[in-house]
Amino acid sequence: MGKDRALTQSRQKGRLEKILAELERASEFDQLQSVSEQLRDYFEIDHLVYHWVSSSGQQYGFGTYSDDWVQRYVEKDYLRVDPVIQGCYQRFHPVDWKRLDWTGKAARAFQAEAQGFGVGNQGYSVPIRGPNGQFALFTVSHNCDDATWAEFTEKNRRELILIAHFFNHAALELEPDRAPEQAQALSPREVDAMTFLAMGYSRAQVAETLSISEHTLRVYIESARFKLGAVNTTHAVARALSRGLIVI
Amino acid sequence: MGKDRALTQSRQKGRLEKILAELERASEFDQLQSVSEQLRDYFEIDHLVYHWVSSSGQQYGFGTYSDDWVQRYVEKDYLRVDPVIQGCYQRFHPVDWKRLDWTGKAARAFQAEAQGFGVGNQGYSVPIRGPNGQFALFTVSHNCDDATWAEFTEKNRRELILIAHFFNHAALELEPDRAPEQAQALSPREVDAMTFLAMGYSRAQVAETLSISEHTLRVYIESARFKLGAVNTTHAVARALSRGLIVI
DNA sequence: CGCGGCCTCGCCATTTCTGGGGAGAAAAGA
DNA sequence: TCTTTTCTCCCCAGAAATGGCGAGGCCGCG
Repeated sequence: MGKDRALTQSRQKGRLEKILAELERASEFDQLQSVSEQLRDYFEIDHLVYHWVSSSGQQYGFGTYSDDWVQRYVEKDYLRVDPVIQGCYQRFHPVDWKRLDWTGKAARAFQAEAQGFGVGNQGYSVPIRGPNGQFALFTVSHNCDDATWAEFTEKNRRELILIAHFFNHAALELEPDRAPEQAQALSPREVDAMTFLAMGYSRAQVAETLSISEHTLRVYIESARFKLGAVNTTHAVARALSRGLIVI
Repeated sequence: MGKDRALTQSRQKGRLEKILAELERASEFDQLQSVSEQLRDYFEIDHLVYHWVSSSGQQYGFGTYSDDWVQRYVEKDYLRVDPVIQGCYQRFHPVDWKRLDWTGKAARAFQAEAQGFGVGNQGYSVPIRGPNGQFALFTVSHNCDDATWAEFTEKNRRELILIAHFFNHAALELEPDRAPEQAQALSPREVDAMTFLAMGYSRAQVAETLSISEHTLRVYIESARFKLGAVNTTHAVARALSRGLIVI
């Protein structure tokens, strides 16, 4: 490796270090926005976005997408169409957009419109999950051919994972009102009840499975519903699931 | 900074690089075990453990804890007592053991017993969550005073986060992947129906919201139920949620 | 052009869930 | 020790969901 190149690399590393340090100190939206732009420039890519979906479905984020696109995305509720969301929601690990399912009419229409707003044809997204069903996605996207993109992601994978986490940390600082929504834990019996209900058991079946009377079971369901702020059983099960209190 | 120290640092970095590369290639338990030990030596700490809890409650892991301790932990179902698990389960971010709640009889007894098995008084754990309630914890632990530990975690935070992710990646390779039964897509109306039901709306409310008759709504619910292989509405909503077909 | 999928609407009877009460025992924590 | 939480059981009536029957129009695909 030539001396110059090594020097450049070292200088580059230093630049990234500086941005990361700023990211770690960041506590306001504008700072995160600025860091996003610096990182975009550093990586020499088209876009870089952090997108957060709370357990209640609210979403927000920051990054380099145009305001038009963000607004349209929220307006049109593209959360429910976006293959990146759909795909990453079921995945553990960072994923290249190429590996997602872009067949399907809605997906292709979405893709076309996204590219109209300057979103790249290539992308790489890092999913992060929270304890109560929160879901965040850190995405870099770019317009280039497959080989170039593969090289980029291979080279910067580690940095991207780290940045995703730092963004996530910063985003949580932004959001102060998590506490009230902090999941009140369910009692073991309540967890049992919710779990079997989520598995499709009727109340009678759950009661029999747990060897308790159906009346008793009802008390659990009701108290779980109360704790979860749910208006009916289905709602309670949905909340318990998306807050990670039960697993099926 | 002296030249020698810089050299040492660089050499150290190279050593870590080598271990990480091995970790990234690892695909078998023994390799991961070996990497754990190398990392322990590299960081000069007492223990380093990766611990995985699957959605069905099964747990496994690898690391440098003694077999005796691991066996005891599993036997005694310490998962339900361990403040590290309890604490990290509700947290987004890596956490220092000092910040956990060690009051409580069971917790203190657990702590005492753990230290008897050589687990350090200091620890730092990185939680990682999966799409279906999986929960993994990467932990480093050591015996030292607070200041030394604070310095260590501050210095190696980034590396630890990365290692946690690489371990996680490798652990997933280990796991005989349960075939993620191809989620059959729901029609848009079915998605609407499931979504509102998951939000706690009654049938009548959903029908009104979607401006369709309640009977039509029933057809959607039934076809969604059929597609999802669910026996009732709650079951269908639960499946739609955990397959990521709907988001609330 | 037929086939399948999607969207829309109706009636019946039966089962299941929900909301409002009340009450005692056991276990865990402060 | 005392308090709180958890677990267990019981009543009733009204609301909601389910299962099974049928019907027509619209769209895209091969």
